Amino acid sequence: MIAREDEPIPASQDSDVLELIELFFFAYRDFVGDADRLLENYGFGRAHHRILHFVQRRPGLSIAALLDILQITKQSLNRVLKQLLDEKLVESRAGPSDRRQRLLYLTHTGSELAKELARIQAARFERVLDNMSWKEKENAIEFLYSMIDEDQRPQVRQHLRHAKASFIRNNET
Amino acid sequence: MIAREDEPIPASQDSDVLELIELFFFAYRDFVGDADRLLENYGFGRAHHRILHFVQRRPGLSIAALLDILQITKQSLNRVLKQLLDEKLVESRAGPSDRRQRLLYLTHTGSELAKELARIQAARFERVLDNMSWKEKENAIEFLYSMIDEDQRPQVRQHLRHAKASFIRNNET
DNA sequence: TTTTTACGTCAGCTATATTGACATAATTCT
DNA sequence: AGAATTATGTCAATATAGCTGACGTAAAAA
Repeated sequence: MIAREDEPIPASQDSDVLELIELFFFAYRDFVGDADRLLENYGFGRAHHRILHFVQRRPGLSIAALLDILQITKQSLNRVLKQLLDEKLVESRAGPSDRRQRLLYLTHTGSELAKELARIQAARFERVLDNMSWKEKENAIEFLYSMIDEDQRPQVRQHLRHAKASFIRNNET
Repeated sequence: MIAREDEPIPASQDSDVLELIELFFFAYRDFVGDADRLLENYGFGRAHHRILHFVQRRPGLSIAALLDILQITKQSLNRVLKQLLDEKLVESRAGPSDRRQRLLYLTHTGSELAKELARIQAARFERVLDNMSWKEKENAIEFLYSMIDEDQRPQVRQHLRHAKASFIRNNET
């Protein structure tokens, strides 16, 4: 192949961007690998992990809100959620104002597993963040944030607000 | 719950680290979503994408090397690879020195699809990188790099070296 | 010549997701 | 009060992507 000066290499084939695409792929592969190995011991999969994680983050989450976060169908959710309910890691209570709603909460057992999973994934980030300045941490958050679809950001922002509120409620003095 | 001053919140439950875990999840979800939508038009899935991507990056990749990158079993690979061979997006040639090896190459059609997929994923990164200084870009690469398992980094490094070499070979003046 | 390596393939299984249809109870609208 | 909508649950069928185990073949290495 002969290079032509008038036809610069498009960015989509730029070596550095391709490298980033791959690094992102490998990083995610290893990131979820941690949890996958742990979940195997309990006979659960990634789908269970996601439920445990988001219910831990926002106790009292409704089915609709969870579906919105996970972006899967209710049938997909239900198969996995049912297992977690049966094995008493999650419990659902009717909403106090709207009794059609099922609000999800983790049991003690569920919470312990969620914490264990959070611990192992947090450890990876901590290891990474330890070598970073405050400014670099800000940049990393900003980088990941801007990787998210623009039209999804409001929902992500809202989720994080809710999660933060739950967090403060459960840790206030 | 009553906060106890002698029991600080462990980092695994630190609000900021949990936020990073979630941002990483959402970012990856949207990142692969781009390609997923495109692949649907062709009746392919993520597994096909990965093969197309890595063979595009390193033409002449052997089955063993590809398995090493993807970290799946040869049976899993074969089902998908066979489709790509049948539909003539990939072709395999016996290795010149070791004729047991099957070296993989993309056909013109395969290469066009691989480029289209790279374009859409690169676009996301470009949009993100456009607002970043050179230093911030370096940091982003470093951040993703350190998210990868330490024992996997040599292999990733090696892959990137190989890919870069292929890239230069195909773009040299 | 024997053994090992690189790869292909068959069969059966699991996990995660999908669409479509239908059911039920609770809330809201008219 | 009755009708429509909403939140959720459930059944059935299907697709994709992975797995293990077993067996086969051709080529290379010992």
